Amino acid sequence: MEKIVLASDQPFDLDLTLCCGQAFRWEKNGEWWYGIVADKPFKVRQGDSVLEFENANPEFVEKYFGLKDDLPLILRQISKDKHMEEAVKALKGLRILRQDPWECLVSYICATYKNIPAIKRMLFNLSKKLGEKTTFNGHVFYTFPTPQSLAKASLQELASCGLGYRAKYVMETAKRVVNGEFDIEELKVEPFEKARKKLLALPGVGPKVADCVLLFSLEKLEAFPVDVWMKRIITKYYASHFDETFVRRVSFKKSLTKAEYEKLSLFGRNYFGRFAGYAQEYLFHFERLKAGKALG
DNA sequence: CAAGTGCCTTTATC
DNA sequence: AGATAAAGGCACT
Repeated sequence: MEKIVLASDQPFDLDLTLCCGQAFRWEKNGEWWYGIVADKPFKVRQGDSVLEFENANPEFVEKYFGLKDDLPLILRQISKDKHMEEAVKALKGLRILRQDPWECLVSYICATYKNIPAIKRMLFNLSKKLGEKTTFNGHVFYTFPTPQSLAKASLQELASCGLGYRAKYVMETAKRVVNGEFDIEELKVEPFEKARKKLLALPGVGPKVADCVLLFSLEKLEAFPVDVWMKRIITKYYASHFDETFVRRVSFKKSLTKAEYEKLSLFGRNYFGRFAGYAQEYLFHFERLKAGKALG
């Protein structure tokens, strides 16, 4: 077992970070969280100012849980108003993970128009069917399917995991990776807009999915995903930043046009600054907690 | 408990 | 450009 001593001036809350709906394949068993990242299963628990883990090296753990982010600085920068201050106060220690980009991309293609329990189920099914089985600590894990294994699968197999019409998007995206048309890793070193554009060219990837992938796996902390919750949050707490007709139109409709999406997302980036993604995650989870939707 | 609504949206079509 | 419909099927009420 190894451990990282958590600096007293750098808050971290493992439970919040893994429960807030950014990653879908973590399971808590007792005080240990079990997960598998980049084909390697490991477990983590948080003690008093210490993070303990087994089967992972400290550098990886530090990176994956965003412990290198200067959270006090970030929280100071995004605390632009009373509501945000409240969210920050309630959720201090929540950090943005650095997920595996491929898993993150497929996860969010699958996540469209689904709720979180259903997303978890789909990704579990997909991994069980097309990933590789490993065991650790008496627990069974499945690696996330590679682009090759997803490209080779049949649409029928993907659909049987519960993907529905998303199966063809996942399939086509996997094929573009396999044939070299698309390389997600290289997006890490590209600027936000350029990386975003390349993601948007993929089937099943709209602005919301692209922003999630940029934020949760590609180190673009300025990305500001806008889902139905964020749409409600912005029109509820930040209405004064838009004209009335826009707010009325947007809150009335269930889905957003591309232009409306960009307007809301751009507001987030401009208003909260270069760590807008953190603001988004705090607002999102805070609202869901208040609605009683994020307890499990 | 059943049936209706909603879901961390995208795409196709007009 | 903007509106509208359709798309698995599960989860929640």
